[in-house]
Amino acid sequence: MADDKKLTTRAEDFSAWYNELVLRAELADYSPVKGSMVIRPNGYGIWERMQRALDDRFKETGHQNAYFPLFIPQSFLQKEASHVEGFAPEVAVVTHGGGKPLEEPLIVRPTSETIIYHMFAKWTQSYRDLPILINQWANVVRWEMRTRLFLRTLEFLWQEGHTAHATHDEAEAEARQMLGVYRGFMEDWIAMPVVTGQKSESEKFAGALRTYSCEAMMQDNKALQAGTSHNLGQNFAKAFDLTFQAENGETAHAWNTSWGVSTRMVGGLVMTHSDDNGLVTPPRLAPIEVVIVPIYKTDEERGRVVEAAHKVKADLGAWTGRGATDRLRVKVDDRDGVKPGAKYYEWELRGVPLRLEIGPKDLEKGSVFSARRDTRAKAAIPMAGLPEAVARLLETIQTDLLAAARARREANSHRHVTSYAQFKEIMDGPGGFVYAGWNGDPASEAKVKEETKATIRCIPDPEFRSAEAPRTCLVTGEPAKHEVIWAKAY
RNA sequence: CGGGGCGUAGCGUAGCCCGGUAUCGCGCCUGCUUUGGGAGCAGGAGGUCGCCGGUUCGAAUCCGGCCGCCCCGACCA
Repeated sequence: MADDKKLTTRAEDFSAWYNELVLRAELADYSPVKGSMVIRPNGYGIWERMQRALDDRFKETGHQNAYFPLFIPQSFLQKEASHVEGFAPEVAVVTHGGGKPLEEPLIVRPTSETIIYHMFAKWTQSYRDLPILINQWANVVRWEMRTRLFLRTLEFLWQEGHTAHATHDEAEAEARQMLGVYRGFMEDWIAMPVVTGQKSESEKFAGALRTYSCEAMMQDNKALQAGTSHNLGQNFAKAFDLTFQAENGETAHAWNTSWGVSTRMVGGLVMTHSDDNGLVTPPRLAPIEVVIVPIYKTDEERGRVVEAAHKVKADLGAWTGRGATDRLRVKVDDRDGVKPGAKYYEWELRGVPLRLEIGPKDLEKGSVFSARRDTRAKAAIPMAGLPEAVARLLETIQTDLLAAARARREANSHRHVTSYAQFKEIMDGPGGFVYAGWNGDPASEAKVKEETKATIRCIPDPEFRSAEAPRTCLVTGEPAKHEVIWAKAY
């Protein structure tokens, strides 16, 4: 009886756990079209908070939002050779409109480089028109074979930044800057530590010069690529005649970058923090940070306690200690006829970071009883100074989540692996990140993928590299060109 | 597209082998009693048994075809 109320545990079946959690916490639901999903208010609320935090950072770094259309002429995709090769198989094509076949089919954007650089070309004459720093929030469509809620669906929501610069170095700095913005967001908001680094040739974006990424480790020890930033070089500028007249009077092609993160991050949030009781949301992204459950027996008690609960909510919401616009987000669950225990389970499933219980005993003592979602630690908090105490506790939860996730990642990261046999053992067993040498040859990368399903997640940035660089290639034993991170990935 | 599994009430299922118009749990509605970790009792609503066809007096059940979904592979934010 109680059993079917419980989730499949992570240990039993991680993938079933994830699916059940997403459905039961009402983050998302399957839509009638295979591979696409509805994002429900609980999930969309998290996405909205992600959007707001990121959008602020994009603005701070000088970007402006704009919107480019969903439909792109099919011919546009074909103008950049590797881009078309990379995306052609997963592009949805519109062939009819207004009841008639179209003269030229339209593609539904899988990403917007082509249309955006076409427009940039129209707007750019002089170096004085550069840089162009644009972001758009949009949906994109990629016809994937195998889909999973939030992690890979036919349609997803994201932002794509697109910039044009006069020089390679400026574009490079932009791509690196935005990678840093992503990393900061993922750590400070999602409390999801990431390794930043550069993608290998085979893993980079179709049409890019270089791709950088943020790689997170999920609780099943698989890697999740949570965000990418590309230095596109002049590839798209050449394909779309994006030129400008430089100071010296010569005409030159612009240098572009593009960078994006998507609703996939919601899946990352789930798989980073949640437990067998349900979702765990980092406070900064939680649509509801605090839920108050009134406890009572009689109608008389109910009246007093529910009133007190609403008073606490009002006090918390009125507190401006985090700034006038960043108020504590509080809900009172005053449903009658649902027992407190049932409410606890429900809000735990939904991932509310902090629960406050207020009953007659608490009123007598002038305190409230708190329960943390992440550690399930419980403690009484005096009513006096409650907003400050609650805000502090939420901050503690936020930082503890990041610390716990980082500790888990490090515990499952394997350095100084030099033997391929040992590597296979790790990949067949616990998995995780393996730091090892690589000769830089795509052939050895392909061999590992073929034999173990692990791929090179990135060539990590210097701060993530091992104190002593590996000397030999994990696969061939030849001298290593780079230290890379191997992992199975989503 | 290959391999595996599954379609019965909102969800999870029994029944199928051995044909007779459907079982149980959760959820939902009403009432009363409850309420500090998933409440109890009583009453009630809810079903084209995935779809089409065949066999049969009679099909959830047997036969044929089709569709859909999930999991595992080839592709990917």
